[in-house]
Amino acid sequence: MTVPSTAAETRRQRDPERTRQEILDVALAEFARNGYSGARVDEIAARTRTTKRMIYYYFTNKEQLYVAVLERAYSTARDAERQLDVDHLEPVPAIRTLAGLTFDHHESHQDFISLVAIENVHRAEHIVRSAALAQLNTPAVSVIASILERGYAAGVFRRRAEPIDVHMIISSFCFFRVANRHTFGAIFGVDLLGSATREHYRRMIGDIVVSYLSTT
Amino acid sequence: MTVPSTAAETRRQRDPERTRQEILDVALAEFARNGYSGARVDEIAARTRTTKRMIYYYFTNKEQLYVAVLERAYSTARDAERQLDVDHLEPVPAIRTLAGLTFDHHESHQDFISLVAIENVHRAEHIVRSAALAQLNTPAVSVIASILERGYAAGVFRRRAEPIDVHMIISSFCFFRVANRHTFGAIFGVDLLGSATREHYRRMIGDIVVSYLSTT
Amino acid sequence: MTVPSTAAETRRQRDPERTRQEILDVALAEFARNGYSGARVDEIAARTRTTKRMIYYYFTNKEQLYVAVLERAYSTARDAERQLDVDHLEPVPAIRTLAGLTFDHHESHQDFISLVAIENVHRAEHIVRSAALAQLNTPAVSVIASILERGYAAGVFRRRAEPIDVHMIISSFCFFRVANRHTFGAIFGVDLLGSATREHYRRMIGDIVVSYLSTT
Amino acid sequence: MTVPSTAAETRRQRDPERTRQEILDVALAEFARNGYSGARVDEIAARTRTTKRMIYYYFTNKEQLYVAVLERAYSTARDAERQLDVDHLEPVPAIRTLAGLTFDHHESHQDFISLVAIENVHRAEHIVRSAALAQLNTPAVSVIASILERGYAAGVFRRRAEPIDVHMIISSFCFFRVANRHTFGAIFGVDLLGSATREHYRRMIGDIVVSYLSTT
DNA sequence: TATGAATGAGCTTTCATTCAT
DNA sequence: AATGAATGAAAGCTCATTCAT
Repeated sequence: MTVPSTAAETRRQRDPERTRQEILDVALAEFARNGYSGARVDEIAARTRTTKRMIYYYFTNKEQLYVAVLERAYSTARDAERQLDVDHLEPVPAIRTLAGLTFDHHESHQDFISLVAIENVHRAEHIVRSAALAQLNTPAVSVIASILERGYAAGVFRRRAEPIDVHMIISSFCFFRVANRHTFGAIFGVDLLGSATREHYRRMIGDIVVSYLSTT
Repeated sequence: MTVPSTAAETRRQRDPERTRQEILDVALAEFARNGYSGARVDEIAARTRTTKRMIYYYFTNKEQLYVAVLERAYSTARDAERQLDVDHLEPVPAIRTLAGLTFDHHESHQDFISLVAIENVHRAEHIVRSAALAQLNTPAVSVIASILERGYAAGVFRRRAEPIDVHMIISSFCFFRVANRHTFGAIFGVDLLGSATREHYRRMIGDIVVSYLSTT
Repeated sequence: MTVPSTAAETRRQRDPERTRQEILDVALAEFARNGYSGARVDEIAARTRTTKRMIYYYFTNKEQLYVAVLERAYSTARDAERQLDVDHLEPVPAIRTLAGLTFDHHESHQDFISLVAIENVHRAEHIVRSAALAQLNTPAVSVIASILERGYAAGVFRRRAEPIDVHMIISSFCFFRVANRHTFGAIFGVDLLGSATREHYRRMIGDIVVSYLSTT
Repeated sequence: MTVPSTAAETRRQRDPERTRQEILDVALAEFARNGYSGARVDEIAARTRTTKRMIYYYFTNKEQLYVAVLERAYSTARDAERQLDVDHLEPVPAIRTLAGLTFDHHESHQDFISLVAIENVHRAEHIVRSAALAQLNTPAVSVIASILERGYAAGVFRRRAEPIDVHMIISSFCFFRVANRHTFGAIFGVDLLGSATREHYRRMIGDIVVSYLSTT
């Protein structure tokens, strides 16, 4: 039960940052569901407590709104990667855990996955132009590098692999499951996101990575 | 004095099927590069020897044109899968060959990959509605099933796996490499489609599948 | 009494050129009365038998419509200058006639005068960019040159003057009378375009030029 | 450690009159360069040390700001005319001096000239409505009247002319040179404001008036 | 006296589509 | 089988102005 504690929460916004975030939330969903061109500024405004005019006030134009959405989404993903802590685990459980968390993150950020797919259709033009996204470091790869080192040292990993390639193996699987679930479902009649198969796929990506790194 | 040898070579088209195919070619590229909403009927017409009016004459509206593009693209992919013949190979080389050919096909049909990504953004609405696409059988999965059976019988494959899951492992990797190359390149500074790394990745997907199926 | 002879004349336009001209007519008046920014495409459309959409169909955008208006107006003025024929007159009556016709033309093309004033506010940006206007020759100056030559030869003109300067003397007077009539009228309480003073001013510009050229 | 010597030098304005004048300065330039509708309140604010809100605080709305600009500009011009003192000169040098000073004033107040052109596009609506501008006397005409009287009395002027007409001859020439320099330059390839021709034109307007008044 | 945030109304422009032949 | 002209609906965006403190 939500009770507006202040007048500002009722009608006129007096909390710019909150308004900004609300617009970004709605815009993320709208872009994710309709693509860049298909997204409607009017529709975004309608689902917000502010007006279309405010969107332009905060973000200047549709493209910059889209970029802001992209920047925040990537920033959130990077923050999640920063939380990764598998140093206390043995290499094999560590890489399994990492794969599992990546799996979970993809599942719980489907709009972001869609946005990345959309951005790729547009050849990552906006990422390239964004100063904020240009210098986006990716903690996950460092984590993988650390696990691999320990694994090679311990002799449990026998196939030499680049951290970024391992990252790609994990990402491609997790990404595909979410991003391509619709066409895959339509053609094969399976639901990649169904709760019945969730654990199956979650274990599978761990198995894939471990078997790949363990053999020669 | 130049005399057009055939009527088709003059300005006005007299070969309906050829015109249709030309429109579909251009439309595929346009949709792939701009998304469904971002694609412009005007632009498609401009890159064709016919006029915008003809597009409507043949395809009724933008959506049906898009569906026709989708149907032809999937149909082409299915035809390629039908050509697969690895029965003469041992299970391990067979699955490696299949993975390699899938890898090649993704690389050589990038616009199709983009189209699939776009169709997923739109929740595969068009595929679901298309009669032609509904009953699309997928030869590749049968081929995989056959290889797996032989592999299990021969004892070279030890992990029980569903053919469709193996298909997904291969597809996700090959799809990701093509579809996500832009964002991946922008963030990690690598070119997933570079000729220098092509063989590296091609072998990798074979290794991934073989190691996955061979271990327990 | 105008009777539409064909259906095309009633509702839907089927005479592109006529539609174009009608739009240009209305646009000239609208731009002249409100300036470039003040002019409203909606307003122009409302005063036309076509729709706003047609304006964009024919002229792409507001600026190009403005340029088209400018080009046609200048073209009309140049055509009028081409009609000038004072070769059969003695130098003094010839220059008087030329001044008089210039006077008349300014008076009968007030919207054009306003447009030129507006274009000057915008530093003639559009004229400079227009290919059509760039190569606009000005027959009037040649006519003046011819009159001056004959006048000097005959000894009736004694002050050496450049044709273009004489053109400027005449133009500035005629232009000012039309263009500045409002502020001049508001401040001095006189109507520069009043019929009572028309002949007075028309003779005056002749007197000015003749006295200037005749003395030393 | 820098200590602001006066409050006015700090960021926040504490000198209302100075702020007003600064806004008017910037607004004059903005209106002159873009026309009434083309001028942007945002742009004016941006070029000022105050904010947009202050413009409304001082001038209520865009139109009244424009009128204030107009009133100040005309007031300045009238003050300049008040400084005119040619009583000590003979009629011919007197009228030449007057013409020269008018010429100079136009040249040095180009934004004002532009503003007058703009006001004419709008049919002098604002001047007509302005109480301050309604009762604007024009010292220049009185000065001309005085010169003419002396000239007729001395017999050096032989053509009877109204002071206001002489004023118009001078003004039209000087105004045109400044106001129409862009279109004139674009079409004839000459720079009416070039330093090389300045004296040429300055002498010319004197010659024009003197020859006009001296002959019959 | 001063101001950052907010906004209604309306502007230019776009786009898929249809008309009429 | 083919087409140039025309268009309704709606999209993105702008601008002068006001709110609330």
